[in-house]
Amino acid sequence: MVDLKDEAALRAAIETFYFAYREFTGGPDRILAQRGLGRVHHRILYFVGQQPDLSVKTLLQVLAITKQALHAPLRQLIEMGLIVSAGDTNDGRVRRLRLSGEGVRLEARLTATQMTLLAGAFARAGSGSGERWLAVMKEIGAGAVASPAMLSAESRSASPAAPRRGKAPPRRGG
Amino acid sequence: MVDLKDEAALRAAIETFYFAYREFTGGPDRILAQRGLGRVHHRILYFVGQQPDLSVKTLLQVLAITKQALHAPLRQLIEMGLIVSAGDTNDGRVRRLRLSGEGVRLEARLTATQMTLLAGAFARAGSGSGERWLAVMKEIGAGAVASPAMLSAESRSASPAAPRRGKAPPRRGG
DNA sequence: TGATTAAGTCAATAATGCTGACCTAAATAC
DNA sequence: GTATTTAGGTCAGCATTATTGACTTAATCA
Repeated sequence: MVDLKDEAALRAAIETFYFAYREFTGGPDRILAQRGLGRVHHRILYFVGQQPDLSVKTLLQVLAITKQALHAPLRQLIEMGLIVSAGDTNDGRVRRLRLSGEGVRLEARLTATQMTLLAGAFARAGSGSGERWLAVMKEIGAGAVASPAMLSAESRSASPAAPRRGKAPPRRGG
Repeated sequence: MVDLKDEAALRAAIETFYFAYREFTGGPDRILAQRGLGRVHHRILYFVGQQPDLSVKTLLQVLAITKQALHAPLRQLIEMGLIVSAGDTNDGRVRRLRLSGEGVRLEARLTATQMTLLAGAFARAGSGSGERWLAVMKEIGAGAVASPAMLSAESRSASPAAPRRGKAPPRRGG
């Protein structure tokens, strides 16, 4: 039933996960560093690109950081003209975030390096590996505070936010 | 030939990778936080556990951080009695790192949460997913500076270190 | 002997993210 | 129509993680 159940194989999986994630983030990191930006900026660009008219609140929930932590990098992106912030037409309190033309270009460039890496790995690992890999990854990430699905729901109505399970543990950088 | 080649699917993969990694590190992070330790401590404990008698230099290569960055957390682990540092019998300059009994116990506890998470995901994603997932992850991480394989080579002889490809880009926290 | 290597250390700097305390403006509840 | 809540923004202070640079010690090696 359970494959890879022995400890050695699971340890190999843990190790590989660590190295793979490091490679995965390396490409965008290098491009961003040239502009003095970091990984948070990439995450903001990515999610705003995926879900235009995202509100600040939802972005905070997706990234699972505090608004103080989001504030500086987001403002930086707005000041650099990569993200446009506009008031919601229905609710004046809400700000809707979108990528500017230049923001779209940068985001595409960043994400392209990751897509290339993943597509290459899927190709080399053989037919059907992409689907299998994705299925496993979705299972692993199933417990995430904010899922992309929840994200899509928000863009048209202020959904009643999923019940928070207890107090979120403090999350340090790393 | 290439599965998941369309952009939308690859974007889904990117997103899932991010959320999955967050979940993956969450378990150990919570346990470590109780002792005032962080993710670096976990990585040190993990690799020293995997490869007893690891030298400081090799550990630095595997973690891809500077010795100044390693210094504080490593010393902390030694002072807490979780890691034992002993001089190499052949080369007096080299320090060999090992987990203490308590170190083994903590490391096992940390890694157990990740093994449980992975084993569960593999099981739910169906037979054979673990192998497929691992194959893809190895492809993604293939470019990593230090592979576990290189690691194993070091414990018996100072291997002539793989040729470094260019200058490593500065890596910021995140 | 002199150069290199492994390890350890100090100092300064930067990025990231946290808590806590405020503030404004807009929407909603009573 | 006032009171509360919500969304967003901001300041201050702090902790963690990691960087570069400079320097020391001890041991190995040419």
